[in-house]
Amino acid sequence: MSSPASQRLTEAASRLFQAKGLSSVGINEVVREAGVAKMSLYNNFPSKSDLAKAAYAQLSKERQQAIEALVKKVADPETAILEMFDLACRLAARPGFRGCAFIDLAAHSAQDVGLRNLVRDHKRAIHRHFEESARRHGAARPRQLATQLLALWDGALTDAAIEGSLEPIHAAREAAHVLLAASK
Amino acid sequence: MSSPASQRLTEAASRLFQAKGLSSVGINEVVREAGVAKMSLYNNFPSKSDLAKAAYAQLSKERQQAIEALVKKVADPETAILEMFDLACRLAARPGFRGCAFIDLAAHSAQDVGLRNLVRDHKRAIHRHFEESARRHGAARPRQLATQLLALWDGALTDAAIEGSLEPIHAAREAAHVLLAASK
DNA sequence: CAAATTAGACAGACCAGTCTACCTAGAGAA
DNA sequence: TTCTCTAGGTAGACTGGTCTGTCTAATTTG
Repeated sequence: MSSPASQRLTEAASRLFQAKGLSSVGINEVVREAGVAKMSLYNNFPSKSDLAKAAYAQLSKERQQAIEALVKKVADPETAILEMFDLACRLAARPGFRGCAFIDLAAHSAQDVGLRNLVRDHKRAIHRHFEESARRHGAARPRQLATQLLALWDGALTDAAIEGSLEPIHAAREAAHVLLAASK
Repeated sequence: MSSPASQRLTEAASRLFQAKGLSSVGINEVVREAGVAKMSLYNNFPSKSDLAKAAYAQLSKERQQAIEALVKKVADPETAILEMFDLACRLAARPGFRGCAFIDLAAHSAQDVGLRNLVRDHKRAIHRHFEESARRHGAARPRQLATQLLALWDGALTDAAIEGSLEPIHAAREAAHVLLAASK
């Protein structure tokens, strides 16, 4: 009960939306999980969509920080890229994993431009990290390589969720290795 | 008005579910679009979920037939695989494209085992086509190559929808070419 | 006291699915 | 041809439930 209501709400919303998908989680469930009155939600956010925006923006920030920490930790850009797939593996191994939260959000926000833009911006941020590492790696076409790595990343997370297996991510990591080797 | 009610219903459902997502389309909208009474739906299908199952099963069959036609048309397995990405390009260029319909379905059917299995089986069918071509190509590890190609395919379709661009698919096609060359 | 937060009732919209009462097309009999 | 029966299609009201968002009145907190 110590943290302010808005923070407890975004945290609960983030947890529930990731676990079940935006449109399967009602306002009442969020406020119950947050241990907060419904009016505290509407005093802090104009609508459910704005709460979702805050929750997913926070999640995007956390994911980017995890990637940045990883990229800074290792000197070799190829290793950094391969470790991003290890990070994906760790995400997919979590209980209740349902695929990339932002792809899931995209599927549930067909008519909400703000949320769709948030998904797009998140994917562009990941793309930017791939591109930076690709450039440091000395790839001839770092932009295209980043686009390919992002497709591998998104597809691997999706297929891992569909199959309930980490194999797609392991295979994608290996594919990234091949693409990096061929990129100079 | 000539075709039987069940066919008109699955066709309308397929169209609407693809365009808006399963959970954004109500029964009333489907029967209106099909030009059929609501009771004709429930005389043919026990529930909305069963209608969705029929609609997506039909869609899966059509997609697989398109792939089979393409694979039979060209002799070279590498060309067949690359043309599958051209097929993805054609899908993504259609107006109102929102990403792979089956990935979208997966996001909207978290608690429906039947629909989730349908998604899984569809992806396995695509995987099987990739694996067959990979084997004919002489890949050392055709199963892993197929898993990688499927991740590229799914990620490229997803990213194309998010960005509203065909570039992810073109890049994925190029990546497939590199992976095929490195696979022997 | 004043401002914020609480629990929970409530409104209005939408949803899946049921029910009823009417209608229509076509087969069979004469 | 005409009549009748039947099987299934029709429109749309209706039920019971869920949803987002609002309102109120009581309570807490500074």
